[in-house]
Amino acid sequence: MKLSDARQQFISSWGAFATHWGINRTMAQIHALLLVSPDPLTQDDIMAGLSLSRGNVNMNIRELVDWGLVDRILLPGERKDFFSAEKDIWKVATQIIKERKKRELEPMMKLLAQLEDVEGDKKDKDVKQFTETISGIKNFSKQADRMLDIMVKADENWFVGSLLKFFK
Amino acid sequence: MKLSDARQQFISSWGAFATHWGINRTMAQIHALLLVSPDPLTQDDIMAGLSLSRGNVNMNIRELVDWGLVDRILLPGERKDFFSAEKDIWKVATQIIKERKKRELEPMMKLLAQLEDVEGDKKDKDVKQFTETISGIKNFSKQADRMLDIMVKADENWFVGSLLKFFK
DNA sequence: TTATATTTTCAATATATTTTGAAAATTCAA
DNA sequence: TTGAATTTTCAAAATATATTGAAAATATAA
Repeated sequence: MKLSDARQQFISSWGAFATHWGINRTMAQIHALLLVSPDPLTQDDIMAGLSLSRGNVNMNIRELVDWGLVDRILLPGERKDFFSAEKDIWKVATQIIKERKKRELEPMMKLLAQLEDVEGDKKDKDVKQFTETISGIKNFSKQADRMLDIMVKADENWFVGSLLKFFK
Repeated sequence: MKLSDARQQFISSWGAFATHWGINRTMAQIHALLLVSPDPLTQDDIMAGLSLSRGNVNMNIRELVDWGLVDRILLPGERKDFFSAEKDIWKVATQIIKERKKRELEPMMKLLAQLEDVEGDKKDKDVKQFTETISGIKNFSKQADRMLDIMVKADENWFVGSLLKFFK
């Protein structure tokens, strides 16, 4: 397969894949382009490479920088900003875990804690089912949260080595 | 907090939360409603409970059944179909993992395998970066895939007990 | 059968999200 | 300063997704 076709297919599939994860197609495509680009790119490079408008590239690049997946690079003597993606996939994954924990899991856990005690007869089956469901989700989230914390702190070799040996 | 308010808030937050995970709001709200309902509900119950049209409820209920998160129940002597959600959150989680692995992770891994060898000079930096990126993602996915397999096979107590003790 | 209840489908509509592109703001060299 | 290069913003347009509701299909009781 030709490099240009393979790159094209990777970028487009990565974009489609991302939509299943609540990430917009364009943001994922820009990320994919930067992942396969050995050198940093400018906004214009990205616009040309993916046929997108300036505004669109600008907004999605900012989002990627906010997520900590892309760095803005100022090259000496260059007027334009350059952008470069973190290439180490383990680091990419842990960064995404960190952010999603902070943005989604933690707020959800706060809400669950608030919903845990409702007024009313503990023997009423509606009350009972509600509190059981909430506490079930709360406990599960707590475990998941802890596990993710540990994964984020660990390094890749530890994960690949110890954890998977343990699992076998 | 009153039960009715707490239920309302849970349903609405669960719906909002789900949109970050590529799941539509309505499907998640129906799921939430069924999770807190001790008895099975009919389509009409769900329509009334969430103020949704018949068609909408019908489509999203089918989707939930396809995902294996909700069962269609035929009560003897009842004309209407009833629906009930799996209440065990561990089972819900493993079911979601199974389905997403099958629907998303596995197809992506197939694609990555195809993209792994591209024509061209292995010393060309574009070729090099592309193959390194693809193989990095491929290896990471393989590890994740294995870990998820093991989690799905394991039961909850194992997860909560051994795994987390190991992590500490 | 036939009539009625129930479920499913799907074109039309409504809503939400993404994208554009030009104007405004900012940066920076001269 | 000034002016050209670059980045950012954001209202309007385009696109994508979700929702409705009524008609068609299906199931069930009489």
